Amino acid sequence: MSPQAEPGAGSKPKRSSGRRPSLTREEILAAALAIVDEGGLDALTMRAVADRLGVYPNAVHWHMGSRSGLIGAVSTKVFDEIRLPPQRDVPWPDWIRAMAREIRRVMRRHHHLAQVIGTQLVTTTGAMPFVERVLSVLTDAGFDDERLTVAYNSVIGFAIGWPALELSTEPTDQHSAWKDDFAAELAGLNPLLFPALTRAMPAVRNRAYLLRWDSGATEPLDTSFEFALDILVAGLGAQLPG
Amino acid sequence: MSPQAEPGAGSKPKRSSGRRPSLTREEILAAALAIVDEGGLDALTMRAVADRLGVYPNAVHWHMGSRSGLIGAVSTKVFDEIRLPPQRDVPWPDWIRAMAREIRRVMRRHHHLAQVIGTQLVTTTGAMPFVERVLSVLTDAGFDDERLTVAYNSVIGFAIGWPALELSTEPTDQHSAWKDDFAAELAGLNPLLFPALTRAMPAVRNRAYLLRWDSGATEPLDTSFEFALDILVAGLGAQLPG
DNA sequence: ACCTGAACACCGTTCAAGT
DNA sequence: ACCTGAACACCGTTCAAGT
Repeated sequence: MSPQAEPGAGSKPKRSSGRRPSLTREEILAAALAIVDEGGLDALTMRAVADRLGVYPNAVHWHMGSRSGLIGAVSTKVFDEIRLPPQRDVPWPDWIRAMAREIRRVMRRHHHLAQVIGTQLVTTTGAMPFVERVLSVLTDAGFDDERLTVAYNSVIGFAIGWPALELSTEPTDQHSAWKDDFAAELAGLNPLLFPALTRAMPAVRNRAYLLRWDSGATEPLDTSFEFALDILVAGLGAQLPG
Repeated sequence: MSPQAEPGAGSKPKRSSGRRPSLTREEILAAALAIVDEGGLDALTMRAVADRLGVYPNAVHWHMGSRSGLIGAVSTKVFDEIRLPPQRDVPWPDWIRAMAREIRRVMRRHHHLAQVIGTQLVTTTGAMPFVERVLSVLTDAGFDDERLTVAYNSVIGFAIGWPALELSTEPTDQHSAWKDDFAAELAGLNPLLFPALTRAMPAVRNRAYLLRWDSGATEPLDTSFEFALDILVAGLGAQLPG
């Protein structure tokens, strides 16, 4: 059950045959992405990347500078997978919806990186085509210079922040007993102290924030996301003059 | 400049005088909270907590089970600080606003824990009074059983997810040159390729998601948050019958 | 410039032993 | 039950040395 299943991991790097071509940054990021998708962020160690590439740890260190630098760099790869819908002749509410769904889709594909994207400053010009499109759509919708920034932040804050919370990771260790424990605690709440919660319990248990024990990675909150998206678009429209 | 400034850190635990009273879970969590507030999540090690309390690392381990268990436990302490506004005779939009501002306030107070709350499953019955109030307010507002869950998730998803993204932490290492580098990259973007972004640049540089290099912990996005809050309340109201 | 090979300081966790 | 004292396996990073 341990993440590192490879026999002989940690041993000396073994080249399969002859000289490998010079190590490249893209090669490192691809290996890192594979590791984090498989084993989570904790599994992404410099040594794991080095092992996978058949080099010494310092080879990775030389290219990436540090582990946190590696994590930051690999998190930007998620933005490369964003495929935005065409903008021409599409009403802005439809475009905003499609954009938010696409963000959520790529974050779900790399849900272990969602916590990095959601809580660590990501600075990459690779996201600029995406940013340009969002600003363009909001400008065309009628948000002028002052309100453009706040509208943009409202939209992006939702589009990234909401799925990041949805895709919260489960605790790494534990003996899986905590799930049953928490479920039992919820079932044992005093109905007199928590009347609204008790009434809603069948609908919310394991399906609502602060009341669930499974991650959105395995138990998606689809209808809630769509509802929140409706709220965003309707509320945004209400801010437009006219 | 190193986080551990204490001389003799890592040395044998030194009791100041006589026998300390038996170590308690609350005592450990208080020490852990102080450490993470001062030095960030990376500084929160079992040994740092042990050093601060004058015990051996295994004493902490015995009480908390694991480091990730410690992190999860200390993150729930943030919910203890939530002081919700009274509910009687307050229109639901006002209450939702006050609640969201309060969540953001306590997350800001412990902004290094925002990344835990925003991206790790937090299961604590200590948050149930808070949950009860939110469900109660939304029920009174007119959201029935089916729509109550999705409305609740929409609201909480915003109230926690948005500040979590705002409070994104800066990379730990680096030589602070990356800030200037990123600023220069933004300034050097081709205006023909990014017309909307170029036009908006004076307003958005370091003030908008994906375009900033300072965390919301030091550069708050106050007006954007209030704007997003307006959107949430207006959009939520539009979902009510009548 | 790019990487090997080895070392250092640190950390989470485990273990036997004490009380 | 609660903690000491020491050990183990692992990790990020550094360093000298090679090419």
